[in-house]
Amino acid sequence: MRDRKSGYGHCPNEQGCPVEYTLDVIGGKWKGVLLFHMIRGPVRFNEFRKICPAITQRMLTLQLRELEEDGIVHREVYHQVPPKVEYSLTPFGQTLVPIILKMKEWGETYRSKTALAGKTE
Amino acid sequence: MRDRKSGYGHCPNEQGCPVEYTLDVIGGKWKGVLLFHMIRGPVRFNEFRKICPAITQRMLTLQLRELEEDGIVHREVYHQVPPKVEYSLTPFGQTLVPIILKMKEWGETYRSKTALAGKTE
DNA sequence: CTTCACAGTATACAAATGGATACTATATCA
DNA sequence: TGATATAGTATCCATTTGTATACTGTGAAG
Repeated sequence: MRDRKSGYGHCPNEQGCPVEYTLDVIGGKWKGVLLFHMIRGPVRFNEFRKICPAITQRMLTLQLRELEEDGIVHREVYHQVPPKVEYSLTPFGQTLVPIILKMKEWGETYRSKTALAGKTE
Repeated sequence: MRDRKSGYGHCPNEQGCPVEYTLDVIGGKWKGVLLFHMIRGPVRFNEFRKICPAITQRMLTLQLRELEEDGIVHREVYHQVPPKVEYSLTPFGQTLVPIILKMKEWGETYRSKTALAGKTE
């Protein structure tokens, strides 16, 4: 699984869709959110769980592993008991920060508006 | 289905995650790409199919419908034979353009690098 | 001896997504 | 009469993604 997912390779357009490529990296359901919280600095596994209770342990692990594979996050294991694992952005991951911040801005601006518009259903 | 998807409501944090909110709107597998192509102007159904052959007719319809529901795209039907339907960004959809362009920039910059690094597996 | 914290795995299952194929409508073309 | 083009639906099935729950290991606290 996770072979650069679907789209990218299929696009015969040599330019590909740069947007498609980007979404391939940060498009996972939770990745943007995880990256967002790592902007402030390293985050522990259970910290993520507190910040985003909606994400399950399994999904958290899977999404972090994918980000790690893609060189976006660094996983630092402290050999203690109880264990401690910190996730942080790699320098490569830092390059995504502008996108995440744009998303944050947009979300902040329009969340309230659509909430008022009752777009829940 | 499509009840503002998962996360957002679950987050007890009153601020919510603005990033999560944004991803809820543009996080669909193809949405970013579709939006990207609409920046240039209205796009017809089959034009999307040519630009992104990897997306199936069914998924294209579903994703466009969701974007329509969210007020991001406008669907203009021309009552002709053969039919003609054009999809374009609404003013609200236009507000997403900066995010999409950031994604485009990032994709253009880093696509080649990871391609060279052979990150396919 | 049991419980706790932490960071996970393992398993089973449900839901979303993707894919293949067939089908619809209708005016025009040959 | 039948094919063509467009923009879809409908159906079925496979794959992927997500959820829920239980379980693991370890050292310290009670």
